[in-house]
Amino acid sequence: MTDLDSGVVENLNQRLLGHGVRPTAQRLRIASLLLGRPQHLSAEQVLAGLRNQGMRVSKATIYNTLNLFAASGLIRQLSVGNDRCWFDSNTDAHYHFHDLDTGALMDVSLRDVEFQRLPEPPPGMQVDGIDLVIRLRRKSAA
Amino acid sequence: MTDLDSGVVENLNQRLLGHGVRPTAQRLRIASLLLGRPQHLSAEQVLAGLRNQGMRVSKATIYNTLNLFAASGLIRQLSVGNDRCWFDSNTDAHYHFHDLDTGALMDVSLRDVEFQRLPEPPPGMQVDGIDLVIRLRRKSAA
DNA sequence: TTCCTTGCAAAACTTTTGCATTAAA
DNA sequence: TTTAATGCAAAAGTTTTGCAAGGAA
Repeated sequence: MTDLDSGVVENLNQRLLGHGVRPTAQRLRIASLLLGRPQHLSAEQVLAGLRNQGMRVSKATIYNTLNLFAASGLIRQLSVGNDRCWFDSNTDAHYHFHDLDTGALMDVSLRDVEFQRLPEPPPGMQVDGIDLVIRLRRKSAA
Repeated sequence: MTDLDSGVVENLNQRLLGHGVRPTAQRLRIASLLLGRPQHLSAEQVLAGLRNQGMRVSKATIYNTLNLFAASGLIRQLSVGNDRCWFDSNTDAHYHFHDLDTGALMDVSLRDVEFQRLPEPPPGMQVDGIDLVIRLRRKSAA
């Protein structure tokens, strides 16, 4: 099993601590796999990724960790499509393209979307966030 | 088991046929339960609803039928939240409020939302539809 | 008859849980 | 030493599938 770069580890360490998450070996590995760049991974993909690195890790730990990361704001949990859910390493407010042909998710920047009108929330409720998914299909032959 | 109103049945019959769906007894029951008004039901709720009516129906038929209805455009399948999926009897284009405290879904009319800017789809792709979910929470004490 | 639909049970798949073991503070 | 995290297997929840039986055309 390859070691993680010590600079990277130190960086991730701070990031986890900053979110109140104790940095253990497994958590750092998961963080290093997921947090390196903006991406959308399923729990299964994270598990496979770590095992490919030669890491010994259980499914329970993957779910524990991903749920913990999501609860502490290190990642975001998405439900797009009706099967599994996705863990998004981009925690900035943003939206998504959903390619229905491949299932792929792509980020849409906040500044590419502007609302002219939004509904008033029902009395006693406030808006917690907005999920916007733009479904895409291959263009039919011209 | 109570009979369905014959006017209602005739109405549903036409509706199913219009979408290329052969109207069988189970399908008409499911349609009568779901299509009567705008609502969001899970497969389990539909099953329970039919059995409450004294109907003998299997889980497989519920899923077969709901998937068939969705594929033929009689209903819409939603994935909001990370657990089960919802079947929406409102097939007009519309959006949703999602009450995070109760899990409830509420329709948001198309005319309550207006976009000033939307991103260009990637080359070769076209927009198939837009899912907008406005997450709601109880207002914190003023 | 022929094709489609249904019921039942079992399978598949994703996520959670219980519990003994291990690692961290 | 005390608490928290991990691994494993099993359980739980949702959805699909295989197949025999039943129903419609």
